[in-house]
Amino acid sequence: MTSYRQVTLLSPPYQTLTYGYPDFFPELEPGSRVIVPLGRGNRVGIIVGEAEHAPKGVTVKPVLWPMERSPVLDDFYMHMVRNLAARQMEPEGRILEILLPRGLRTASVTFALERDPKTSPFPASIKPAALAAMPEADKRRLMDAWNQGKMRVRLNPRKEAEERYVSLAADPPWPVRPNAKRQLRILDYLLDNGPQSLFSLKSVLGEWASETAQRLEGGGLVAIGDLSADMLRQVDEPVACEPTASLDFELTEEQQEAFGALETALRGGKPSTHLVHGVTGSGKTYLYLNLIAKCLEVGRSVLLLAPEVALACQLAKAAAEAFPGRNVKFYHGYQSPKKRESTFLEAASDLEPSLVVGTRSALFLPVKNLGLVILDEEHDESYKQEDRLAYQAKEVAWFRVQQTDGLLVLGSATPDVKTFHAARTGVVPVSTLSRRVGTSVLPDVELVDISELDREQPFAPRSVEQMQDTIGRGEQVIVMLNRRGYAPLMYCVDCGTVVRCPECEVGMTFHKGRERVVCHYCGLTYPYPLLCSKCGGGNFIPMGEGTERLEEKIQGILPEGSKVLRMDRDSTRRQERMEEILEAFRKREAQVLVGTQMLSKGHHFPDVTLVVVADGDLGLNLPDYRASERTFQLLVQVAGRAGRGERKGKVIIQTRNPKHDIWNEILSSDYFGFFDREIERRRKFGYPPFSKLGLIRISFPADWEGGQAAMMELGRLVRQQAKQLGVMALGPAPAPLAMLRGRRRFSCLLKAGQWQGIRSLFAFALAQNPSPRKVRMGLDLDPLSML
DNA sequence: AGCACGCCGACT
DNA sequence: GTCGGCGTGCTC
Repeated sequence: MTSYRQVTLLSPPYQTLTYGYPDFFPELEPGSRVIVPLGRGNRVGIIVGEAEHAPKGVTVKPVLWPMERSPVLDDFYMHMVRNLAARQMEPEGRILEILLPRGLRTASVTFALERDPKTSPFPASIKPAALAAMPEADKRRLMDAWNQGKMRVRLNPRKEAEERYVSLAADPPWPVRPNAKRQLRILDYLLDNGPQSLFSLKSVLGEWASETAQRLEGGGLVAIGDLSADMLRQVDEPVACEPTASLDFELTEEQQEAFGALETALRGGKPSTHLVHGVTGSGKTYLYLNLIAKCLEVGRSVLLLAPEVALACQLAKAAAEAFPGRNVKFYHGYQSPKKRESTFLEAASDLEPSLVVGTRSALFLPVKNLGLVILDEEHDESYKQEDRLAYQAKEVAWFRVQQTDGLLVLGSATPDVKTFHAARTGVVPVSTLSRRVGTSVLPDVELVDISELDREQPFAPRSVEQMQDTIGRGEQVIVMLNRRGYAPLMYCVDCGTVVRCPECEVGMTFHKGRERVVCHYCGLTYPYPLLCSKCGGGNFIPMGEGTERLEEKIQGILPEGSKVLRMDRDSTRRQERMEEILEAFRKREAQVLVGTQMLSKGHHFPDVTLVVVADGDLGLNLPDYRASERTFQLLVQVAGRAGRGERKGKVIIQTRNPKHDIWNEILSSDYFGFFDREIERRRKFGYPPFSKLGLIRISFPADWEGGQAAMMELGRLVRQQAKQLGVMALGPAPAPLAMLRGRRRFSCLLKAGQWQGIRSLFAFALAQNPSPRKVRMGLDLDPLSML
């Protein structure tokens, strides 16, 4: 053993430990994965550097075996990891665990050896444990095989089996015995969370899950298989979707101007950010593709990102058509681990520049020589990840292009107020595309007052009339309501109470088609009909409106023989259902499509000339400084769905609050007017971008008696410390969802001039935690919602 | 994450 | 009296 290496472990305890490095091992650069012994077992770690000496007081063990011949991560990547780790106050190994696909960080692998069975003393497959037990002479011989590429890393068959995906094969209600609780749990879980790997089903629901899943497979209710099988092809491979793109069209004058500015920035040799502010239909995609071509030409890689899978899929398709013959990589978080692993490794080893299209997680692919990152629909909140590793894709993208002197392009019709403020103040250059390409024009928007309307009546007479007219002309209608299910509240006629989730204390939504009531926060469900938990009665009336009920009511309004389709998370849980619904609507098998905000993005229906927003106020009254920004963005986006063909479109927004300032700007799609008013309001109240906001989320088990007192004391200490740091701290106050999954939730709102103040206050709070086992604390920087 | 050590309930 | 539950602690 001639030297030592520092190895960062990709699983607990996540430390960077010193290992010996045998002299017969190949020279491996930092960023390479290795198997190392730890305790009694083995781990995967990343070599991060050399060490001069063994640390005192421990006997170092040698690295067991390399897992690749050249590093999968480069210096830039490791720099990003260190930066994320510092920001999240988490160990680097933990960050790496999150960023690497599962198969690349598990030590339960087998080495497949290519050898002549007659002469070789070695078996065809060798487990790490066998390697560890081998005399050095044997290891030296095997290392020769490794160096010649005759030894490959394989995932263990058992692990591989766990990575198979379970997906629903039938729509609810399912024909299972009502007391088959385990079967129902799996079915419900799949309905709520989409296809899941056996591995995650087992870890969430318990070891019994795989057995029960197999029973369900036998009954034909679920399908178990590889994601590359046709049941989920949409998730792995971009499917055929509009629009088609080629680079043969001429750029319009506006596009030409924008393209010129972007190309100059791309060649500038300095990192820069550029905003493309373009109305829907102004040809942003086309502009992106031209820019991508330029970037690839100079031999640099490109990441093209969309906020969600369906949009990324369209972009991937467009890119594949624009660059025939080039390997366009498609990557997102819902792909099979196998697919993700291979894309990850490909990106690391690509010799030519990579072109990757995907969602925010594609930002963490180890692409080399990154020249251009494009975030389409940059205002979208999906660019911020909240769970596991909290990050804002915009910040990570900027970090990456800064490292490589690349260009970051942010595109939107309704930019984030913070981004546009940066543009207005000259920090970020902006290109504007104000005209739609081709003949289509922006639709007329009309506000309809429903404040006088009977609550059980979903539409004003004016809206009904317009819908009937449109259908009468043989055109199509989209109705949007941002509330899924049948009715958000179930009211007991006998005692006047409402069905509530015992874990979250919020009203449970009735889903008629599923014959269940569902908690939309934690996913808990009960069969319906049920008995009132208070009085034992069984008479409930549904209150309020969800998409499912709206679908029913619209059916009653329309002329005989009209058909209504519904698209929301419930009706599209099975991926192929979504395709079917969209396809059926496109083929004009129905006149009306009802749905949630899923409908607002991307889809292109030439025959839709009317969009009705059933409740334009939803979201406007949330306790959030961004409520009006969000409403503006959503409604302008929805309006963009109308009149994308030859005929002019019309949008009706129903509101109980027609005097609100925001309507003027929405009616005229006046982003500038909206922005000017919004930025003034934020300046006045000291909201971002004029300050930094953070939210400390605190929770503890609801049944812990001392919890309240312990937390109030913690709050007192935090407020005291806040004064010292010059941070404004409010709370702890009960979170708007005061109880979730059996835990009481509180939050402290922090406001400061710089992020640093907020971070150090959180570090202080962590250190003061009276009982880390019970009290969980998390820091949300620039929270999307105060909930 | 694994895996051992260690302290309390239901069994041959 | 043991077998075995999983709380706590450690791993170069």
